[in-house]
Amino acid sequence: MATGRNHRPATRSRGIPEATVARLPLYLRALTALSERSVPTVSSEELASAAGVNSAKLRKDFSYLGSYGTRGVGYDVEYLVYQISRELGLTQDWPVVIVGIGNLGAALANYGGFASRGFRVAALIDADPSMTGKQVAGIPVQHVDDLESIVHTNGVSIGVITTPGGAAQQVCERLVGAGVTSILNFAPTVLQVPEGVDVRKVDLSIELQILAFHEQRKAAEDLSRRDEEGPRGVAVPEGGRGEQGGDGDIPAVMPA
Amino acid sequence: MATGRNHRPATRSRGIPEATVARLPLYLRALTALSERSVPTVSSEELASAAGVNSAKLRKDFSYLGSYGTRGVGYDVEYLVYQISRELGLTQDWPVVIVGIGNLGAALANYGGFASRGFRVAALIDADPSMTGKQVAGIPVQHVDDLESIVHTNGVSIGVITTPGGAAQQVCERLVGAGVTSILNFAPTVLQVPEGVDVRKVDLSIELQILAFHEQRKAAEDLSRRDEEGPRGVAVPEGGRGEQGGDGDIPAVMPA
DNA sequence: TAGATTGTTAATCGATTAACAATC
DNA sequence: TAGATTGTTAATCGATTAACAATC
Repeated sequence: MATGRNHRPATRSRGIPEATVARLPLYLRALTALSERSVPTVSSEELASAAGVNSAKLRKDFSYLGSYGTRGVGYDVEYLVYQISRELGLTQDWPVVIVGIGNLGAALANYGGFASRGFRVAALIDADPSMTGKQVAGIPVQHVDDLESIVHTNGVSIGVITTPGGAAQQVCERLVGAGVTSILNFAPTVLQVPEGVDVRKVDLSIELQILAFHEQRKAAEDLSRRDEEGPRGVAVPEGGRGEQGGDGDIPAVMPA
Repeated sequence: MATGRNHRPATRSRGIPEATVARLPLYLRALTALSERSVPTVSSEELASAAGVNSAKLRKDFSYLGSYGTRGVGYDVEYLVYQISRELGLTQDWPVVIVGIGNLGAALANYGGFASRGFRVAALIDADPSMTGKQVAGIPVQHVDDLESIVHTNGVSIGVITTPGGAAQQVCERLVGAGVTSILNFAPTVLQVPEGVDVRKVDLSIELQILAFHEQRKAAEDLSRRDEEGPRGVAVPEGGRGEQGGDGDIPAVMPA
């Protein structure tokens, strides 16, 4: 679990399982696409297919939010978009700061998917004085010396760390000290945070290592299948589509 | 689950639970740090703390690999590094291609954490002719027209997609057609792939939305606590450290 | 009414964890 | 031998899923 609060069951938040919370953004994205195509209603089967999950799981997930569907008909797309957005807290404005404006920090600053979901890049922060004042994605880079005042001035509660690993813990402590209570960590470091601070880690290298494990397994299986079935024992794709994205317990990974 | 193969229980690979596989890279990173400090042995308690997990979980995870520890002593760091690397398939060379050399693709190309773990950026591919021939991270960008030959020539089995969402499915199909069987997808699209192809998705926007959900919940709790306990009901950090990274079922997120 | 689809139940499955016997 | 720590058991917990009654 990524939450640091232990005074309540860590896996439930207002009765909604953590696994369900992690899927709500997937549903929201699929619903947004339907909304843009002016589709008025959608069944659990259709929406589940678009989101890449099982329809029973989707209905169970929605049941935690309330009874927003109509039997025999399906779900009203606009209404569901609103309800999920509200549940996720996306109907309010979330100013975020990005600390560490290297390649990755710049990529995130340029990412267009923030604004539409209530996130606003309030400031970019870097330790390199020669970066100060430069514009990235139209936003001026500020020096890390001013971190605390930037957080206070903008009412920031979410911080994104894209520094090298060695600087991450110190940056984290300054962010937390200034009042940030949620951190998205791209640095290859396990951050130590006080109770009440949530950390999520994204780590590309870990994702690749998990892929390598399965890739290796496939090679081993193909070899053993050849042994079992004789030469030319090649697996035939059957057109199935596996679920994607969040494997139950996937730590994401990241840059050094 | 991110695996697309259904002919075996999706959650087990050679008897190792998916949740365990997802944690092996975390252990490996912590062990590598110990190795660099020339620490000869480590206990499950120490290593678990460094990796940010429960020590019982760590011992259970290692038990799937074999009995590599010594009771009363702990684990030999170097030996464990080797065993986990081997299990993950990191003792072999994995050429990868990155398709879509925008901000994010460039950030990944520059990422230093690949080579040390057996991954090698074999080629960078982009659809923009004006990018062709330019060097990014010392690697020349090649045109997407040559995708198939690039994959064949380099024996690539892992592809990274950092294109806009609209191009991702097509790129995916070309990669798969050329023989790629593992895909790390940063595009905001649920990819349809044939059986036997693994897809993992990293999506920054989803991670932020999950943080926003918890952030909103904290605000709501603080309000209700103030109601229950009267004014000044402020939570006191107790110095606990929650586990980070892979929440059981976390889809990772990404750029548009 | 007949057909469709939700919301929920209950069974199953996998993951987590404390506890402790085994053993270095 | 005494102390330390692993490897494993068993209990618990949470997540998934098929099935179907409820109901539009």
